[in-house]
Amino acid sequence: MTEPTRTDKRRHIVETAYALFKRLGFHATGIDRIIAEADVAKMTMYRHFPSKDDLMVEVLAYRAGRFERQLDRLAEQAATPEQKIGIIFDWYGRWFHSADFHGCLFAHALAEFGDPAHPVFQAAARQKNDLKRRMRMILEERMPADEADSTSAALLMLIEGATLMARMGQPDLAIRDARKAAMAILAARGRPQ
Amino acid sequence: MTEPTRTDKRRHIVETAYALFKRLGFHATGIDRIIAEADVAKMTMYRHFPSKDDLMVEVLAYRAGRFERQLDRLAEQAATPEQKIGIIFDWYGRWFHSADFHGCLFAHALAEFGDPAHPVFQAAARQKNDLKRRMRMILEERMPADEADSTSAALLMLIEGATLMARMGQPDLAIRDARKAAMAILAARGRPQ
DNA sequence: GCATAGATAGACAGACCTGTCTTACTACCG
DNA sequence: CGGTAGTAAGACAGGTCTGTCTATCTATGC
Repeated sequence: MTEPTRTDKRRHIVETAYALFKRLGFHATGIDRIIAEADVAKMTMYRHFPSKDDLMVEVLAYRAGRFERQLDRLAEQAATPEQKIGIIFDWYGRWFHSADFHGCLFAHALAEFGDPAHPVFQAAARQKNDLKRRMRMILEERMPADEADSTSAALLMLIEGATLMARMGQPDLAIRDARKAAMAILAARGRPQ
Repeated sequence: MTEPTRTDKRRHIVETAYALFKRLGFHATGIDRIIAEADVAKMTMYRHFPSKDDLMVEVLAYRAGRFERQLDRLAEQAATPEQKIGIIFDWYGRWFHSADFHGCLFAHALAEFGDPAHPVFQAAARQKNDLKRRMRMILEERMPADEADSTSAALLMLIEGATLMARMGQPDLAIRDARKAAMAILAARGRPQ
């Protein structure tokens, strides 16, 4: 039996919406398009998600969870803080070159929903803060807390900026220059290696 | 006579649209809202701009021109490359703290218009490339061309990332950490001062 | 067998979108 | 004074948006 179960539907809707939001943007993707592409009735969607806002928040949470899990798994293979940071940049490098790279969904969400009180804004900001926290905790093995904080902020900026440049058509240069700058910053602080 | 002349109307529409796009986003701002806020007839708007796309492109060009002129003027007061780069970061620091800071309009345009062939995407990408070129030419006074290129890319990334962080509510930390990182990168390359 | 819960297809409301068109008004120039 | 070009105000078309509702079908548990 390959019939989808009930809870599968919910996930299927999320994944379909994710693909569309990524490609077309949030405002530009209508509910009708989502249910058509997911091959699902409108009421089914509205049963699982009371509003489009709820769906968007869940899509962002779904995507953030997958990202976190991937980094968790990759982190096991690294020993030193430098390696752990390097692995994150590796992930971004591969992502930039993936077939359906369309930029950072969270950055796009922040761009489309300017109100900091909006749930979509908050869901997107959460992912950025989580990534920064992840890097800060890695760096705290090597440097005092305040330096780890400002260094992780700098690394996050490089990553965000690199994603934008990759978006503009230079994925190779973007990841190379970002990594180079990151290493220079780390060298200037924690005295790596 | 304080009556607006004909060409003033065009500029007034652009400035009104700019304020709305900045606050609400491109898709979320309707033509009706623009003409109401600008207190202008619909046909007047469509006479000056054949379509909303044209208006958006002009708004981006207007904003980019103002930005470039401000930097040109500020650049006169600086002597060394480090000072010139510092002045750019100063500008961003002030911008982050300005009353109606709503993030980077060009980054938002790139986010909302994913198609690289779309005129709005291209107008936005142009501004990013122009800023990078400006910094690269500054850096070429101090380092070989290839290093100036990758360094300017890194500085642009820091600026973009800092703008995002400022957007998320930490303008002080954003500009401070970005500047700190920029100085570390410059110190690692061109041997400043 | 039968009740219940979920899914389907699609009509529908009410609002909003871009862009066109009409009619009347105003200001300037010769 | 007369002609012209720009503007105002708003109706309008045709489409899209989110969200609600109904009526029918299907599958599962008891």
